[in-house]
Amino acid sequence: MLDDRKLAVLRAIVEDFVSTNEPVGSKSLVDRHNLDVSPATIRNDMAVLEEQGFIVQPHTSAGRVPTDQGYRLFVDRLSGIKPLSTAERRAIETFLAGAYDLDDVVLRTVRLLAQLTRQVAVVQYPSLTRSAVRHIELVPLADRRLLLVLITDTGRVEQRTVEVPGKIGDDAISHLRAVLNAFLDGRKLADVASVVAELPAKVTQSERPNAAAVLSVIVETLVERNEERVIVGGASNLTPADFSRGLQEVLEALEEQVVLMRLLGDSGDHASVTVRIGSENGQRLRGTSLVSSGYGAGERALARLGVLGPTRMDYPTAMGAVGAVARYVGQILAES
Amino acid sequence: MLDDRKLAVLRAIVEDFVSTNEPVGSKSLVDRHNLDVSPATIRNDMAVLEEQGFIVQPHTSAGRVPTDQGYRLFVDRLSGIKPLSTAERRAIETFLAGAYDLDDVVLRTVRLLAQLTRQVAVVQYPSLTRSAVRHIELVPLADRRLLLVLITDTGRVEQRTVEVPGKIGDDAISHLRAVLNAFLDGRKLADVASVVAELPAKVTQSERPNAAAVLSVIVETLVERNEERVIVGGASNLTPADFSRGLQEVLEALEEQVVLMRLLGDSGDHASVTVRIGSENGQRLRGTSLVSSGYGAGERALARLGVLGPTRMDYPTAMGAVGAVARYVGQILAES
DNA sequence: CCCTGGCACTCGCCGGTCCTGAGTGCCAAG
DNA sequence: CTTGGCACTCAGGACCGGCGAGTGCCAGGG
Repeated sequence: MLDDRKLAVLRAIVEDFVSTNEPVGSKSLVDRHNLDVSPATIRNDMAVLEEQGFIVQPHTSAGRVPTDQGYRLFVDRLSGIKPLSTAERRAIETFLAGAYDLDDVVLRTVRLLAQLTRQVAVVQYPSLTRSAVRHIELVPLADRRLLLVLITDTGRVEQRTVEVPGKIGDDAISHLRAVLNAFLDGRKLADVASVVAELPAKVTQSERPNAAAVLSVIVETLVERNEERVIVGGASNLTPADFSRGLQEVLEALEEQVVLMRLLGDSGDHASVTVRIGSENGQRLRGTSLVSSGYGAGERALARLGVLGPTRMDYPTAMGAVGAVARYVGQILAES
Repeated sequence: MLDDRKLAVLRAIVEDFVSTNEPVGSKSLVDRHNLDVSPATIRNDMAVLEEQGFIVQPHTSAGRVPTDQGYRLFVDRLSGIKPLSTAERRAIETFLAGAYDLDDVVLRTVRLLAQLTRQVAVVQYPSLTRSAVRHIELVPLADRRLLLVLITDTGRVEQRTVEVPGKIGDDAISHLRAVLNAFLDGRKLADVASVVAELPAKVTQSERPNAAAVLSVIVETLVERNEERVIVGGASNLTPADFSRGLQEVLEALEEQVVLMRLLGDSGDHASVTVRIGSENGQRLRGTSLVSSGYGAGERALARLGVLGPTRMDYPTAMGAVGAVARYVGQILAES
């Protein structure tokens, strides 16, 4: 149904449209690519491709433009991943190597991706639920208020204030800290909720309420609310020309953590590079595509990162960049 | 030189232009405001105002538009601060009251401001240099790497990894933590650099290098690099119509911390509401105005917050919102 | 059966022209 | 100093026509 030449035509259309942002016609196609057939033949092929829903013409007597379905086929079967130049690789390496903590890694990563791809970059912090507790710290703020600082093995540092039911002195805090650390150290955060029942056995009668208060804060605000942070960068790479309904809509979506989380979540949790195109991203972000990849050592990814751009995007390059950056970030995190 | 009526005319022009975004002519002015004179008179006044540089006409035979200088006069002498409705006040109060730590306060504040003014909101974290150390925590990461967590009296929690020169065990860490806390507790971060010389007397010979390493990280990365964070929200409120040279430029500026810091820094550090208009913000952000205010208990502000929008902005309302939010945020921080 | 050249057709874009109307500056009179 | 009158300017919208890129269809040829 779709022979090799038709696929080649589709590929050529995508490539040309991506680089020129103008509907591409049969004549210019034969000129630019060395398809050894006449424009008329191409026109016939185009008619078929259009009938199948891979391309459309914005108006009669205009060239063709790929549909989401066309891009999908292009990404899945027609294009490879374009490897980065060695200069780019080196740039990634040196840029990320200088990072001195997790926040910094994430920040640098988002900038790097934005600059590398000239698109909007999106980076998720390592998932809390897939991390383990490295240390818990309690700092007194007032008679009955503590600051809880939770440090995970992935380097995340999260803070919350805790209201404890009873007044609590310095010694009691130290003891509570020791007990909680012994209890939680090395434990996956995902498991905390289910083991909370084991706690009473480990603490004295009097400190039970306070310990419970701290644990419940951990469970409620950190685990259940599934505190996954996403940061965004390179919004200035959005060009109005690419979004018929204006940047507004996209900017709005980018400011809503929920939308971003869903977007990244829906890309699955495998470590490989994944592409979601146009309407696959939901009503709101139908004009955009997301190229993302899991990152983090091990088989199951810690979180995702990627770039968001118009569907008219240079997929091979974006995929190359996202893949490479994800690998390096995983490496950096494994080292620290 | 500028009698009362001319000022009234300027005020009317600003108000009309802000609400319609169209050059305002003499006729529509007399209609909408009850100036008891004829259009011809207004025209004469306008000619004077134009000569003085307060208004311009985009082209001959068009109405007048305020210049930056015109807005300046308007803000300084012609408009008051519009107080918020009681509903809005209550909304602020309830929205901010739910916050449970500093990050959350800042996040809520930026969203609140953006929503209240329909502009881009900008909130600085409380200045580190003006904060005092509440607690220091050291967590072992590896043989010679520690995670340093610094908690200030304003609720900021900052983290950095520290490479120490010598291997360091758990006991040594505990001791070092105690010594450092005793040494730094309650001290202003701004003073840390100058008292660093006093440290050697307080620690044993052997832990001197490690203590010095930790202190130097505090000084270098936290104080000298003047780690003032700014967060931005409501970028989707930017409307392309207001920026002739496109949103791009503004979005870029908003992504560069440096630019934002300078912008807020240049607004001084008094607690009152300040307005910077158009070209006063430098080449890059000449199309925009910033309405900002210091916040934080006490005479000298802890940091600033504000809104950024097109020069064609509803100043009285923006000033009202910024002022009120700054007051509430100060209150919230004082309580915690 | 597929490719090809030819041909008539479509229609968005570009540039020019004209017109309208809002707004102005100037002036002379009150 | 204010006012009505008046001539003038000019941006923007409507209209028009030609150009050209691109198409679909068809008949002929490998």
